[in-house]
Amino acid sequence: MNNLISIKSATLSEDIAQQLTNAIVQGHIPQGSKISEPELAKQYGISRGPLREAIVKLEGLGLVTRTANVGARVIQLNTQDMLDTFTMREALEGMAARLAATTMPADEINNLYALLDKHQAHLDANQDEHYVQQGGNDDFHLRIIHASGNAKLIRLLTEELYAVIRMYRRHTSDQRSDPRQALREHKAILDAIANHEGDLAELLMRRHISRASKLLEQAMHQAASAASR
Amino acid sequence: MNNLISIKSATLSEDIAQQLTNAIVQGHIPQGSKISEPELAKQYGISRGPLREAIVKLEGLGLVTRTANVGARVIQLNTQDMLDTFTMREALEGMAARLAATTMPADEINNLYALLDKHQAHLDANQDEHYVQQGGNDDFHLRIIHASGNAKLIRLLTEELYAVIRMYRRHTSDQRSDPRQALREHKAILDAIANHEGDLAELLMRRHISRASKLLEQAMHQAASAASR
DNA sequence: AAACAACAAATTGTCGACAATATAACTTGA
DNA sequence: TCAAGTTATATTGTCGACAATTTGTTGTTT
Repeated sequence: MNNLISIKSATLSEDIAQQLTNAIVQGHIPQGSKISEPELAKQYGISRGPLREAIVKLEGLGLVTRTANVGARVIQLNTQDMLDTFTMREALEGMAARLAATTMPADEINNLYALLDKHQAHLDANQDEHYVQQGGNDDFHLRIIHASGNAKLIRLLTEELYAVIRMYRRHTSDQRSDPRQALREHKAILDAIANHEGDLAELLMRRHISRASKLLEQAMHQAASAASR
Repeated sequence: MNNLISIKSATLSEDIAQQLTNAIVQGHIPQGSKISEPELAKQYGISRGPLREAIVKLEGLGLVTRTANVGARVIQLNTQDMLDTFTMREALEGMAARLAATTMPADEINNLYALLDKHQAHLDANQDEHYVQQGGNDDFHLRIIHASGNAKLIRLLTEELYAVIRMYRRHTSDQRSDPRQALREHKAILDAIANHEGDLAELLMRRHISRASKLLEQAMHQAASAASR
């Protein structure tokens, strides 16, 4: 049962790693569930060799935990890990914003202003709030990260951390978040970057992420208490 | 040729990953060199299966880069990557120091003061400067990281980043560094933590790492110009 | 009935062999 | 002599099978 369109890639191992990542982030493989090598190998129609390499990769991404001679399990989302992850994100994206304040070229700044204007228009028309919340939000953050010019930082944030972050956001329908407030904060951050105020950009980015983290925490607690009722 | 004492571990793959990490960090496998799977498998007396899993793990640690159908190469140290890495470290350890300022228990603070006193004594006796520089330095930093209480941060810094950091320090004999100055800075950081001044602790830790980074940069430039002469 | 021991089944870890791809060596033509 | 094309070699990617370990089951004993 090849349940996902197979993205052509150089090697089977990469393909599977990508597909497994998506499957986990989107919840097709539920959190806390065991990864059965024979079962998955049969599902994807491959042997266990490349599958195991993919699982090792996922372990590096922090999406699964492995125990010798026992196997791999999808991570179990919980509030503490979320807070820990977002604290790291705060430090790293704060630094990215600081760097971007000195390295982001003028035209890219204008592009980002245009992006925020588009978000504003979407919100004013009261259409597609969800778009601004999800894709738009990521877009803004990713482009600041890339503007940092720090290759290591870019790789860590976009390739390693963001899988888990997206997982947390997807699994907690954060209806609490106020897109208009987020947009205001984005604008303030961009202003600081445009003015080359690194200190301020870092401070604002940290606050912005910290606030998102607190909202997520509330949502998770609410979900947890609802589940236990 | 089993050239390293084999550390007993649950799985061959883990063993090999550990041994390869050491071999790379200590330069037994030179930077930029190609990783030949058949050759290494023969050297360690294992098959290519677990070896490949180990290599995938090393790729996650950023110690090797892999290209499909071509193979793995040990990373090539260069100034830009070093600066990028230390910038990340600055952000992350700065955050760790901030967190430690509110979470580190009193007795652990005392332990760290005792550690610094020991370093001071070593320096005053003019003996074993090297010890203070290498092992002692890491000790201090690692214990602050652990005191942060942030499991994700601890894992990232100690298991992923520090391999590369140690590699940079080892390959550039940083005789420039002034152990006494470093010790003063350590003391100031610890004072801030003891006083629960998170802002200050973060600021000082950042400066401390930034300074180390600049010294390393000078050492690398000097080494580079000496090599081209 | 509960706890423990012995056994059975299934899963993970490891291996050697084959297929696919890339690199090196060689040949041919201008 | 050099360039391009072709063959040969070596290395990586993948597979199926076996060994080692864990987990689940059954049976026995107190």
